[in-house]
Amino acid sequence: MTITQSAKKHSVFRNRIYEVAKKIPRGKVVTYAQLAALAGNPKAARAVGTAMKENPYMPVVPCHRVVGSDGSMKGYAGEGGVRKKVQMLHEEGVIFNGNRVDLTKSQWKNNTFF
DNA sequence: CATTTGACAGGAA
DNA sequence: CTTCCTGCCAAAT
Repeated sequence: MTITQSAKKHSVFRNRIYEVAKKIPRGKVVTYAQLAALAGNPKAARAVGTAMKENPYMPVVPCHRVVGSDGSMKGYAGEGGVRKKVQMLHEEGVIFNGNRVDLTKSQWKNNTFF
């Protein structure tokens, strides 16, 4: 098993992170901190990064829609790395400002969340 | 239980 | 704008 505990049982936090990540709409992005906050831990941005890297739900969880607080790419464990990540986002209609995502226009505003 | 590590964030120089 | 440093968290060893 390459993944932490294999795609079976996950910690509550991680599970939430994946659940929220799955809801990210196409063409929009969220920051690690934002995702962490939605998951219940506003300070666990770092942990979110780890969770994304391990991402056991590759096809289900759009981990490429998670960017840095400034809209910059921090990494992508998938094929093609960050390069591919940028391309995918661009394909989805995410607005880029140079090498970073224009959060002003492409950051996901999550209102209906519980 | 103690340490180390990493796809983070924010502030200071 | 780039670099460095500090704080925070979960997971792995």
